[in-house]
Amino acid sequence: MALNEKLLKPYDPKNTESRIYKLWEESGFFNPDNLPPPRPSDTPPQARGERPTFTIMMPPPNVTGVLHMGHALMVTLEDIMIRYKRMQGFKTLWLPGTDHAAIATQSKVEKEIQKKEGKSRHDLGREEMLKRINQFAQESHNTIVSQIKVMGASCDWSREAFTLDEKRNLAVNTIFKKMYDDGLIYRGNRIVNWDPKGQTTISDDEIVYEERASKMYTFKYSKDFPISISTTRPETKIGDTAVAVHPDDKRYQKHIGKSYVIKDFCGVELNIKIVADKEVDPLFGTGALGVTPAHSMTDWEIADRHALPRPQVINEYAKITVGGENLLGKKVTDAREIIVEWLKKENLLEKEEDIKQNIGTAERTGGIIEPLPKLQWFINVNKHIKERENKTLKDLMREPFEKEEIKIIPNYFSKTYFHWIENLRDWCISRQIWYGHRIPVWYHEPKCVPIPGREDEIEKCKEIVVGQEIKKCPHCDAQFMQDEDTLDTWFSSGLWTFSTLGWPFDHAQDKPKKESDLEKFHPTDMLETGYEILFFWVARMVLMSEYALGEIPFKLVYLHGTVRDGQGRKMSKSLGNGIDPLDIADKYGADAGRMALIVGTAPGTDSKISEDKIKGYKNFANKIWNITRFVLDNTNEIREDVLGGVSQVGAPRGSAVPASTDSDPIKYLHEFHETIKDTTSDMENYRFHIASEKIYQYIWHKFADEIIEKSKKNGEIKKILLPIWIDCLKILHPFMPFVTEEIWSMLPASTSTSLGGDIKDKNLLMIEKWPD
RNA sequence: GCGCGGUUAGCUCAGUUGGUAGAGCAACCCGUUUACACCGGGAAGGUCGUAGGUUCAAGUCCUACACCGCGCACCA
Repeated sequence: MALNEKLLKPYDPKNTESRIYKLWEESGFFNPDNLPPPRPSDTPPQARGERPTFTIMMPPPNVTGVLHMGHALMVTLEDIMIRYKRMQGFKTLWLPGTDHAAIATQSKVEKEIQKKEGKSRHDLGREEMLKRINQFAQESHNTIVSQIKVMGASCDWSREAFTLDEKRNLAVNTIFKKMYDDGLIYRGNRIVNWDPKGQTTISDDEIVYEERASKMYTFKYSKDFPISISTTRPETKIGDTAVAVHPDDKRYQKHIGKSYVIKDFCGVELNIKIVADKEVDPLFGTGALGVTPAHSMTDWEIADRHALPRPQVINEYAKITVGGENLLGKKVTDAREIIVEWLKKENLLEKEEDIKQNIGTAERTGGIIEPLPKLQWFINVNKHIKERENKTLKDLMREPFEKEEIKIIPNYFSKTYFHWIENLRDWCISRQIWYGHRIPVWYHEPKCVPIPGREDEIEKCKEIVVGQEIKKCPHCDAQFMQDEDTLDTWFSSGLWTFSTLGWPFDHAQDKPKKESDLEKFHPTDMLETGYEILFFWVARMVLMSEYALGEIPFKLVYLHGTVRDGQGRKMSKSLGNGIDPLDIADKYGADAGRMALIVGTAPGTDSKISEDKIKGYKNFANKIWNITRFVLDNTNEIREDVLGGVSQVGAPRGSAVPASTDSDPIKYLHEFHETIKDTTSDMENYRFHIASEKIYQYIWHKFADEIIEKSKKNGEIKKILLPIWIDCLKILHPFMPFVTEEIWSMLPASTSTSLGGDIKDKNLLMIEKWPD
């Protein structure tokens, strides 16, 4: 038989990978519904004659541009798991999608428009702006999908979802209404994290703290005020309504309860009450805290406890809203200087010291967070839910991990998780941006306009309607207006494991739950994602799934680390050290990139990747190529004996193998059997970094360097080359799917069927049985 | 301040339940022999951060400390 001519040249991933991916897509096997019925030899337990399912929801990448190496790692890890399970006979669903990433996407497009056209979103208007963002999102989406395909992802494109499409919007509105009806979602005037740059609120988790040099000023409000206070933000002091001291602080006992009027604090009149509060650290500064209820989280809470007034003195543009000409309308940074100057002039400033301070900035825009009181929508995480045995949302997030219904790899992250829940406050879910799920709440126009003859009905008018669109009041002539705001992007991401599976059901069609994807594939088996979104996303999926379905969203959380460059730096645009997965695939092949990302990358730990490492695995792909050439060249005469059918090739191994080590072939088969067992065990325990390295070691340094070399002088060893090699390709396939599939197509058993015929009859390696 | 992780060969990192320390890259010597120079053979290289402890046995378990990184809180 003539050797496949391709094998005579070095392996060329560039001209192979796209062709192979097309072959896979056309086979339909990415879709679990198209997988063949279970094989009698399959290891997992059979359910109703069907393959058991194995499901992963792909963490939807943000449609903010292109994928980076972190995404490549994610895709690779998940594809490895899915391919492994599929080969084991599971009905594997890997559902892909993208995330609209509200703030991130909008601010990106805003920046671009500002740069190119010098226009703001307000210049364009809501409709036009949304049109532009959607267009950008669509382009990003297309890029991302092609990148995922290049990596070799065997995900089910027929079920692809977007966090902002119609179905997901229905899910969002449905759950919003449910939570509102249960009293878990409320609208309240509370202090929030305001991003003056992005002109929106953000959640606690979206704040990034940066250490900066700052100054701490110690002073008195006026000459006759009895207590000195310290602050890094003198400009907020015009909003002070109290000075808080520790209840046990002897220095200030005599002042507690008294009130002072300061006629002129830089042109503003202050009414200061001295209150006692345990929050105050008597050892910090002067031990007295100037309370600015409207512009500090802790002060807001102190004001709660002492019923203090909360005047707002800073607006959404981080400008001062009170005072005379000297202050009114000034930026906070300028106002700070003005007040410090005034303090100096008045001889009130006692101390000025340089300190380092953590300053809160907005994750997406970099704007300095300004705490402000605002009317916003919140999710109450501490309210007891009747339908859930009086548990709170915090409980629902915590319990599955405590009971180990959900496991985390690596396990030490569960401590971080619990710690986060302990400190969790109500989640602010409304955002003052346009791109996202608009809050499904409609407000009645302020005044009722009676319909002649039906004046009595006005009593029935509702102030707000939640969850379903309403334009006109049925009882009077007033209209309903939808809330202008949109929802935090993580609200819709939180529904991801089930909004992608047809939830909520279309009751109109009377679709029984039993036939639904939700019943088949939920809870999902594994969530694979980066540790940096443990709180943002993992916690919120648990919250939403437990609340909406009363079940866990996934059984296992596998956390990967950050992919860094060769020197351990984070990859970023400003450093120019980013590696584009597409370039890697182009230069070295996606298989090589995958191996380089996986080998030595333990779960939860950051990894470093360099072109050298990737190059090494390109060489490995070529090695595999050449091994195939040698094996095929040297097994012509015995092919007929061994290849009764590819699936039976493994027969000589296992229990049938005599426990003798006298002859080399038997010893080698034994060793190989052990390697397979080891690999399987590593896969079962999610030790992909070890499995991949072991397979690499075995193939190169055992099979090629030793067994092949010996076979050159020993005809008996030649007989085992092909059987071992066939199973090597199988266990390597999840890691290097392209080159193994390509070689598979050249093996004699499948060459015979690959000439013509229905593609579905072809025996693709991707659905071959994992050896045992 | 509280918590988490790391510290292993020149570099980058693995090391599963304690049982003779591993890989890749780099460096050194040799080599073109039934595939592959994107190769093969060989040798070299570590008191596993420090100090104690448990154990027949510790890179692995316990305690303390040091340095690096991260998270959370404080940030008046």
